[in-house]
Amino acid sequence: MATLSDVARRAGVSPATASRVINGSSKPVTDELRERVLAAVAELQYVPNAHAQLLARSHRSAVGVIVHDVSDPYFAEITRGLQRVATDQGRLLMICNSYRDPDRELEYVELLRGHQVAALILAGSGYHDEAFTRQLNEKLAAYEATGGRVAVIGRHEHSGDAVMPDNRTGGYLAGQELCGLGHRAIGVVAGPRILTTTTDRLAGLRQALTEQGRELPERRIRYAEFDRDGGAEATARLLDADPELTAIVALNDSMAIGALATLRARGLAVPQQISVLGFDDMPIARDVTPALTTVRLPLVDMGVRAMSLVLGVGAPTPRVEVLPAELVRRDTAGPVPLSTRATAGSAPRARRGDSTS
Amino acid sequence: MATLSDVARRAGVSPATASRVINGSSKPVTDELRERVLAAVAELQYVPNAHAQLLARSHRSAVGVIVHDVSDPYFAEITRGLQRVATDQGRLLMICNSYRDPDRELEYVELLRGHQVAALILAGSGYHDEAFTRQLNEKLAAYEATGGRVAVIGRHEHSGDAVMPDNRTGGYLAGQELCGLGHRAIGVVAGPRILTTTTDRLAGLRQALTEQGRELPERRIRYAEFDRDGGAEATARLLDADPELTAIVALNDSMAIGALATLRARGLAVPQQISVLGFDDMPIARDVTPALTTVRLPLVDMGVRAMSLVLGVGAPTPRVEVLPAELVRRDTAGPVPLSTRATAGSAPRARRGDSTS
DNA sequence: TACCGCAGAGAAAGCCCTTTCCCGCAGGGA
DNA sequence: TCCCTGCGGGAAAGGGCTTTCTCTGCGGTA
Repeated sequence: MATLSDVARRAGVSPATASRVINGSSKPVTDELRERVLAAVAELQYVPNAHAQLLARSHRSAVGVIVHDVSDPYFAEITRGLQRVATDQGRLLMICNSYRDPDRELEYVELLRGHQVAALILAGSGYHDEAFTRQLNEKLAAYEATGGRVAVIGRHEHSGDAVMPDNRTGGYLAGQELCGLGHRAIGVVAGPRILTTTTDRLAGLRQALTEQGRELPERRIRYAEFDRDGGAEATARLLDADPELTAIVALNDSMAIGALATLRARGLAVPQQISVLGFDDMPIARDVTPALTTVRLPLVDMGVRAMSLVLGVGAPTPRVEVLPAELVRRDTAGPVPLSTRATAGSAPRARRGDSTS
Repeated sequence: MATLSDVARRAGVSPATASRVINGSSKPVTDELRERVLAAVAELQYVPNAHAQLLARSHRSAVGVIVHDVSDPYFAEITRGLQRVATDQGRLLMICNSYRDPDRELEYVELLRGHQVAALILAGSGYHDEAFTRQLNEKLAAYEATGGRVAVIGRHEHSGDAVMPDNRTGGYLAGQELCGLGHRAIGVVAGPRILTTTTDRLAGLRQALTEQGRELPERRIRYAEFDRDGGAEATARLLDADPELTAIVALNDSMAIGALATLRARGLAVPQQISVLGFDDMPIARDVTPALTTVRLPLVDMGVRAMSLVLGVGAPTPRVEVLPAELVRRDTAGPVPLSTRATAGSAPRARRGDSTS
C-alpha cells in the first residue's frame, strides 16, 4: 500500500507538503509542487490511511449508532432520518446491530468509543433491567465525561438528550379506537415483557380501556418476539385460549402482519369477524390486505431529531423531545360483529401451508 | 480520554506490560502486575484507541461491504448472510449504502480502502456503463494489487471472485410459468434499464416466451425504480397503454407489491383477472394478500458464499459461484381468464386514497 | 547597503498503540 | 563456583499521518 512518503518521494517534495496538497490545507503551496503531488497521487493510486489520519488529527467526526437491527423497518426508517442529517454535515455513520442483546449493546458502546466517535446514538427500547441499565449508564457517563455526546431514541432511562415517541398515548389511541367501535373482548399481541416499549404501549392501552369501564386481564395478553413470527404465534395462542376475541392489538406492525397471517390461516375475516390494530406504521402497513389500521410514529423524524440534538451546539441542559403518536385508520379495524362468533376458530381452515410457519 | 500510558503509569508498569495484559498477549505477565493493570483499566474506564491499534498492528481485519441500501429487504437478507460468516470469524463489517449512485460507489471503495479493510464486497446489480465499469475495475484492481480481496454479488463485470444469482434462469422460469398458465398478453414492470439485473431477468423471460412462440414487445415493458412506488407507477402506465394484459411480471418483489397496490386500486382481481409474478422472494412476499408467486433467490446464502470466498484461503483462480433461482408458487398467478376482460380497467374503482400514492 | 518581514518549503514532534529486542535475575547443571 | 538458560519486564522502534516550528531566500524599506 502506497504511503504518503511514497507520494512525497515520487513528487520530490517533503511529506509535509504532500499532506498539505492532499488535504487542501490553508497553508499555500506553489502550483508546480501541487501538480507534481497530485500526479504522484494518481500514479500510485494513493489513498490516505484513515486510521493514521484519525490518530494524527485531533477532532473526531464519525457518529456511532446502535440499533436493534437496521433491516427491521422500524429502525430502517429511524436510520434514514439519522443518515439524512449526518450526510448533510459530512459525517460518517457507524451503525451496529445489537439484536436486542444487552451484552452486545454494552460491547458496542465500548467499540464505538474505541473508534473515537464524536457522538453515540442508541435507538430502540430500553430494558426493565436495573443492573444492565446501571452498567449502560456508567459506560455512557464515562464516554460523556471525555467530551462525547449521547442521545437515545425511545428509552427513558438515560439522563441526557432523548427523543421519545409517545408510546403511551399511542397505546391509548388504539384502545380508544377499539372502544369506540364497540369492542370489549380485546386481545393483545405484545413484544417482550422486558422492553419498556412494550409496557408503555400496554399501559396506554390499558388506561383507555379502564376509562371506558373495560378490562385488560393478563390472560388476554401474549408476549412474544417483536417480529412477524412472534405475532403469528402469539395470535394463535390468544385465539386458542379465548375464541371470543373480537379485536387484537399488536404492539408493532410486524407482529400485526403475523397476526393477520394466523387469522387468514384460520379463516377469520378481518375486520368483519375480528379487528386488528398495529403500531408504528411501517411502510408495508398500507400494502398488506386489508391495509393495516395502526398507530403512526414519525420514525424518520425521530432519527432527524436525534442526530440534530447530538450534532447541534452543546446545550447546557439535556433535552427531551417527545414526538406524538397518531392513529391511522385503514381497513383492519371495524365495528364489533353483531352476532357472537360462537363457532369461529373451532374449525381452522388452513389456506396455505406456509402462512403460519 | 485515558490512554495506555495513563493506565501503565497508574498501575506502575510499562506501557508494554499494560498492552500485553490488555490484549491477552502470549507473553506471560505475573498475576500481580496483571491485576494492577486490570484495576487501572477499570478505574480509568480505559478503552484502547481502535485507530492506534489498527495502525500499530499489521494485519487488517475489518471487511467492507457496499450495497444499494441495507434496509431494502433484498440487501438486508444478503447482509444477514455476510454478517453470519463475518461474526463467526470475529470480523467487523463496515456497511455502506451506495443508493445506486455510481459515484458514491466509487467513493466508498476509496473510503473502505482508506480504512484498511481486509476485503471488499460489492453487492447489487452492475451497470451498463462502460466508463463507470472501467473506473471501478481500476480501483478494485489497485486495491487487489495491495493484497485486498474482492468479491462481487450479482454483477458480472468484475474479473475476480463472484457470487451470481441466476437471474436469467429466474426470468426464464417466470416466463415458463405464465406460458404454462396460458398467458399471452404479458406486461413487465422492470427496474432501471441501466442495471444488468434488469436486463438479465428480462432476457430470460423473453427467451421463455420466444420458445413458446410468444412475444415480449418493448411496449409491454415499463422501466421504473426498483421499489414499491416504481412498481405501482409502472403498472399504472402499463395498464393504461394495454388494458388487455392478463399477467404482469415484476422484476422484483418490491415492485410486485406496488403492482398489487395499483391493481387493487383499479379493482382488478388477482389472480382471477390478472396474474402477478414477483422476483427475489423477500420475506414479506408470503404475507401480502394474495401471497406473492415469485422467483426465489437464495439471498442469505449468497451473502454467506461471498463472505466465505473473500475470507477463505486465497484461491489462485477467481471463482464464480452461480446460485440457482427457483419458482415459488403462491396465490398471485393463475390461469388466464377464459373471458376476455374487455371492460376491465376502464372503470377504476379506487378503494383507498393511499393505495397508489 | 543593511535589515526586516514574509512566503513557501522542510524537519521533526507528536497521535496511541504493538512488538521486537534487550536486559537483569534466579535457578539448574557441570 | 561458574556458566547457561529461561522467564518476566522494560526500552524503543515503528505504523502513517498532521501540524507546529524552523529555516531559507526573496523583495522591500530605511
